[in-house]
Amino acid sequence: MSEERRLEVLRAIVEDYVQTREPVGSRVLTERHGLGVSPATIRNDMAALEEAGYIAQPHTSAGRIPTDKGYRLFVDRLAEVRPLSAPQKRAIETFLSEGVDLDDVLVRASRLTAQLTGQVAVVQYPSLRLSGLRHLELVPLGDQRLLIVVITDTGRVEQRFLDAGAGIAGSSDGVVLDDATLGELRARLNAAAAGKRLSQLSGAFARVVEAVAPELRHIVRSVADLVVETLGEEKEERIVLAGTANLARADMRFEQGLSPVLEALEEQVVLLGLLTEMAADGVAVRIGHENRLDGLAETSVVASGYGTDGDTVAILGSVGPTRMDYPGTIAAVRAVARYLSRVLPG
Amino acid sequence: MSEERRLEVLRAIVEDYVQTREPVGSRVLTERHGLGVSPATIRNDMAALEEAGYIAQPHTSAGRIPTDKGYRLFVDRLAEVRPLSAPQKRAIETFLSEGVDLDDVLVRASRLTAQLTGQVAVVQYPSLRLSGLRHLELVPLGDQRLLIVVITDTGRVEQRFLDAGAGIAGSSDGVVLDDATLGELRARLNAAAAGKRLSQLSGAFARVVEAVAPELRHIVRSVADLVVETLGEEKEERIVLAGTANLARADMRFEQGLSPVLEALEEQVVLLGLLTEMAADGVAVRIGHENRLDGLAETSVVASGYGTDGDTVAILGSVGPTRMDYPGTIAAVRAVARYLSRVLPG
DNA sequence: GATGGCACTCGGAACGTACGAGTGCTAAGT
DNA sequence: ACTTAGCACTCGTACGTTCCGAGTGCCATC
Repeated sequence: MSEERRLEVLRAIVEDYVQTREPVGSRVLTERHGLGVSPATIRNDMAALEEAGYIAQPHTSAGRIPTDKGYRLFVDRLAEVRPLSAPQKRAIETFLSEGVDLDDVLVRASRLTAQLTGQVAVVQYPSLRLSGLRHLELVPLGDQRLLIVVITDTGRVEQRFLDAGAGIAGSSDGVVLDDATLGELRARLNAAAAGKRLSQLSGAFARVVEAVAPELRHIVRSVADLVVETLGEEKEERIVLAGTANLARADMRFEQGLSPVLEALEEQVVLLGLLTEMAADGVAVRIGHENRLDGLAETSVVASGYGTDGDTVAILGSVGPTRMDYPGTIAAVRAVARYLSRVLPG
Repeated sequence: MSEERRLEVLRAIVEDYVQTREPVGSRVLTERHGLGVSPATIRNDMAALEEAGYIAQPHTSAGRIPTDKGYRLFVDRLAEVRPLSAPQKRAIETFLSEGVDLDDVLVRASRLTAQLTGQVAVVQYPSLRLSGLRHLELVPLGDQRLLIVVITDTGRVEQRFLDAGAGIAGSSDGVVLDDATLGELRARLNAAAAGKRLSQLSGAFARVVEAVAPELRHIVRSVADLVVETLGEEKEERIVLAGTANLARADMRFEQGLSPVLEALEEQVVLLGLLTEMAADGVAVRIGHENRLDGLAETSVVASGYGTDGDTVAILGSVGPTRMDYPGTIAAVRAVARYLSRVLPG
């Protein structure tokens, strides 16, 4: 009863089950996969695999299906890399590079992933916390409001309104921000902040605050606070979904129904937490109960970071039933993540 | 066999069926609704209603269910307005007014609608075509690119990059845009465009093009084109969805499964077309096959426009099974649309 | 260690039956 | 002219029964 063959049996079970969605018995196993031994032998191996927790029987007289643990072993040790076909690669590249701006590119990436995997794609916007500041713009809107536009080196453009009440002209010092003053502030802030990460912004801004005329300090501080806040806010982390309709396809029965799955996907904050947790080199896989969310107990998540020059600035993933085509999904996610990294604004 | 009672019977059937999701027979009809006549009488009325196409039998020995035509009559003539409770209204108002910017408000509006109706909420972003221009900002990004930020009077902030290749410094005239020149252009463009609608922009910009120094015309024209294009693009129309998980609830069986429904909801362009078609005074209702989309054949859409001072700038709606609580849904959609209009940036 | 044989389990399909909800019709009542 | 009671009829569903076969574990054998 060689250890090797046992693993081979597990692989066969996973591959067969993924394809047929039926519990697989010892007979078909010998027939459909070239194992070269008799069903009885397989049965012994299966008993051992079941004992070890890699497979299970739905009911007494049925075949075996892989457990989460079984899939895990499969993914870690048995899955063979299956590179995409050249035409597929070209299609990805073309489709992504046609995006006109960040929103567009990310939407395209999510659709693409959903289509390649036949599952639900999840794409996180480049995290503001991991982005550097490229440019800061101050736009006066009447006397009462200031529009602050923050452009990151990851291509995100965020804007915030700063109300008079929050410190423009409203405070007792009654400073009027003419164009020249504004231009100077803009230049100073940009000089101080250009290329810096959020963690370095506070300090840089503090020095600007000290450098400007005293009557401007208040407003500069307001602007600085707002920018730091904008770049740090959890709720500004955004997510794009695509392919939810795939969940409802006939071949995707979930024991618990798809309500819990859809609910989990709507909880952007929680979903984001899961993705963030999965950040790792290359592609990460969470199988079934491994991801803590109850709603996703019957699903697996395959995710990969993406970002310019090796810097991961966000995560992209695919969510499907634990019974999924892992090699294919992993290949697709990795490919999209790579091309996405390449297409992103350098 | 009074006409009046027949309508009363139809109303009873609709209300009963909506509540129980079971075909309703003549007996329960007399028992549960105070119709004061015997089942046999009801049966005659039902035969007439069926003849007229308002109700149908799923199979021979079952009760009746309303047809699309029956729901239509119900909505048009029988549904009683059911105002929301005061606490509900307060909750809406509070929840919406806590939104910090347009994105936030619209997300809140969609969640709210989904929660109130127990269905899927669809909220369109204020249409750029129906918006006026509030402010135009030109931000130089290095020598090669210009960031154009468009702020509409509906609170949307859109940005576009204008590449050197597209006409900044790259063209043979080799104009350099220093800050002063840029400031002047900004001022001129804003003066010309402030408050104008898309349809009036082209002309206004054309006059600016003529007024500036010849060597600047090329670039001004590029900017003007990009702005006009941005405000006019179909693909810039955006939609927010919420509550898709509600579709999967046990009480929402669709004959065809929810695949087609989810697919239809993912087709933002088509969905947008449907909503746009539904623009009308007050709340509009599309029942079952009335909306042309195959995927939504088993659903009804309840929608209402919203916007400041009576101007409809976008649509908000709720999508659910034809067997839905029309009065409740209509009340919810109307209420959210009204409060949303009030909360929007004036 | 692998294999063939065998008794055993058990889920699901197939079938028949009984039940009951609901109908339409007719004849009688108001 | 409606309304109603009575009644025969339809038919979908729930239920009980049977039956089959896939799949297993175990044992004796190679």
